[in-house]
Amino acid sequence: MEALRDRPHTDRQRPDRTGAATLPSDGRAHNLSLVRQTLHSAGAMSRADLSRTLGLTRVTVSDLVSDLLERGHVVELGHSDEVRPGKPAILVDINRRGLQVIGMDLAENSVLRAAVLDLDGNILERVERSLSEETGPNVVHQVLELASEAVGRATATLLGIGVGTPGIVNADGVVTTAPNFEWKDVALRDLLQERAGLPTLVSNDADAAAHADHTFGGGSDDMVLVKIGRGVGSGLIVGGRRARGAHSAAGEIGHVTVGTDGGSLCKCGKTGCLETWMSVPSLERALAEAAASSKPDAAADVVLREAGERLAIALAPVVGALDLGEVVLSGPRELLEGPLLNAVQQTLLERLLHQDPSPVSVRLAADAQDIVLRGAAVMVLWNQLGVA
Amino acid sequence: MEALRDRPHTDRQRPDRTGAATLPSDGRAHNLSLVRQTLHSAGAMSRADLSRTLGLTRVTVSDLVSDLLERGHVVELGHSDEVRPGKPAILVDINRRGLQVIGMDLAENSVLRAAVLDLDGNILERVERSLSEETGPNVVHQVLELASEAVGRATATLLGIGVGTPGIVNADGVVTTAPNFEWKDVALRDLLQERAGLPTLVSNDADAAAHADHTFGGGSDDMVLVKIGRGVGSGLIVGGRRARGAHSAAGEIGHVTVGTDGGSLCKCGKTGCLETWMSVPSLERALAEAAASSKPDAAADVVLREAGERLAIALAPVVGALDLGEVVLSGPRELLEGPLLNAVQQTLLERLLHQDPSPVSVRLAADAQDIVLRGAAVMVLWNQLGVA
DNA sequence: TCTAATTGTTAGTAGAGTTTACTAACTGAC
DNA sequence: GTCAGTTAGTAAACTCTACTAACAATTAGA
Repeated sequence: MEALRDRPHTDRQRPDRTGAATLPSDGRAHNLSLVRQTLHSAGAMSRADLSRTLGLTRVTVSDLVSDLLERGHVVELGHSDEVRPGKPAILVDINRRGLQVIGMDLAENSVLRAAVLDLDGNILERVERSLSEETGPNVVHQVLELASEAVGRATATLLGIGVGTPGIVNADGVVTTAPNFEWKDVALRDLLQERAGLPTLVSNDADAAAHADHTFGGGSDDMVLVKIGRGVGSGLIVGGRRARGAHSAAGEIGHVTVGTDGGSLCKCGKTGCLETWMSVPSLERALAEAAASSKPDAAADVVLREAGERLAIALAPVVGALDLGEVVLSGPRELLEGPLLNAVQQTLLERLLHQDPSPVSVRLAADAQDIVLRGAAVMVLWNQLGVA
Repeated sequence: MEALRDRPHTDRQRPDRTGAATLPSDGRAHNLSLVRQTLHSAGAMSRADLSRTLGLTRVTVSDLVSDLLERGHVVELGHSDEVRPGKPAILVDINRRGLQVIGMDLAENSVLRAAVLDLDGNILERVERSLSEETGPNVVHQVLELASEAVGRATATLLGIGVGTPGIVNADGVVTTAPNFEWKDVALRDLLQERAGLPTLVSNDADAAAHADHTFGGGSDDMVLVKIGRGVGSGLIVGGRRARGAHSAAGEIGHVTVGTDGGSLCKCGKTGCLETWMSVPSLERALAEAAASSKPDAAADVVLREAGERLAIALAPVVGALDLGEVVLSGPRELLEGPLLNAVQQTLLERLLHQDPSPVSVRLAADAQDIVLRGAAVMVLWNQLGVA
């Protein structure tokens, strides 16, 4: 009988924890995120304010806050100068100066970009690396080098690295296919994570842009962001969450056939793909032709209007089926603003059930230049802090 | 000092609980749901099996199960007859015979239908009420009467009532608009809840159908179900959750313009709406014309093929943008099966980026007759038991 | 100066899940 | 038949989380 005590014959439970059951500590983690979220979006406030906002007791909030103080996620800012009876409140805020994030944008033409950002999405430092026809592992090498360089520029604790890349990215941060770079199943997230020793998140560039606009822009919980560059991609937010799709390919609308009346031949082999109308190279080619015509201005207008119409034709079923509240375009302002945007708006309304007020608003994304960098940063904030 | 004790001067915390913070009891509720879900989908098993599946300890699972036994949600089925060393297991299963649900389908033509269902979605009892041109409050009255009748037919504890209704339904179970019944802001959920004294859930009929197919059918987490009846509606599952939309109108695709080549005039005032091609009345009208032509069979084939093509044209951008894995059609089998379904499949592939294997499968929903009833029941199961 | 109001903390408690250690009950080998 | 090994289920004690109760600190206003 005594021998039993010597063996570690405990029944070897919980080998994996795959069941996704909720432990008390999961609830705690959620509540910690709520505190960070509240401070991030509403700004500095006292523990008592947090208590009222979250519906937790002051005691619990105090405990959560002291936990976050220890981790460096929040800081005390001294007494509030509000004039009120009672003990003066101590303001608490998320540690805006002491935490930073790396964002990377691999979707630009012939340049890889990275930046150090603060928690509000402001860009503090930029680093770049120009690409000249490199492909495959060479680009991966450049990305890793660039990431290291960006990490070196940080002036505060780094929460992690976010990346927006062209191509299809699965939930594990593996770039399944990226034709531009000739990538196939590149485990970008794991490579970066190992190199930099920081939590890393990788998404498609348009998805990152959608995150950015959802957070810093209008913020409808049902929206699509269409990113017009070398190709055409999009990121969808459905019910406040990013749509990923059955094969991680949600948002890939560049090669959807538009309309029922033919169109140009696409490099993918079909005719009438959205990209043949909407991509920046396609638009610039058409505009060049227009400039050579007898009425250059009018011809250019027609080109832009038609592109906008085509986009709206492709988007209308999506907007209608998902009841999206916002359509956001991101790309070169000089191409998108004006005739093109107006055509999108008008055609969209023509093709949807008329309503008053209009169920969907169409606009350009602010700050198209840096939207992927900021979106990549947002992904890290969400993941590491649970901050919206 | 003593006076203080008389007043309830405790600091009046938690007035609302709107903050959505997570309490330990929320975690408990979640784990109870997980047990029910697991038993419902995987069938009877022992506490030890549950422990391994969920990743909770046997002790905790025992506690959860005894709680559910008390509530009548699960039952013990006696010893397992598996031949294994060790103490024989006691099988536990969700209380399939002791719990029932009411499902209602208000979207049929000129008849209101209700049924008593068991937890597996089997229909045990049916009740109906025919409608003859009634509208507005009269229909509401009929619905309430029918619900009471159905409740009376139940032979076990009722978990609640689920309703699939035509029209747009918001998150509070208010039917914002339902043209067929001339309803406007009818608080159907609250009315039923009060009348029957049971938890009630109301959704659009196509959304209910999507729930049914998602649960009992193929079960892709990214799918669309298109319901073809008097009109055309759809229900979307994106990332495993139902898309609701910015104005609770997700899935309303009947009046999206299809293609770029005109079409018939729709009663909504536009031309080329999907409904003018796809609804059952439209199809039957076109088939009648075809029957009168010189080559009736060939003409009918053309009608069905063209309808399928139009649906695919509208769906292609949605399937592409959301990367849906399944497209499911629900409606009269004699119309949808064959040429129409084939045309949908073919056109969809033509208009999407070619891939191997095909990224999207197209099929008919099983049991179109009762799909709304079953979907309505599923909604209750989800809500009351947390069962998938 | 006294009262009321407000913030934040300490002390103690209830609930949820865990670890540890047990009993019950069975298979299979000797 | 007996015993080792295995599996199921339970009881007790511990940890973690959030709660209630009570209090000290601090200020505005009568």
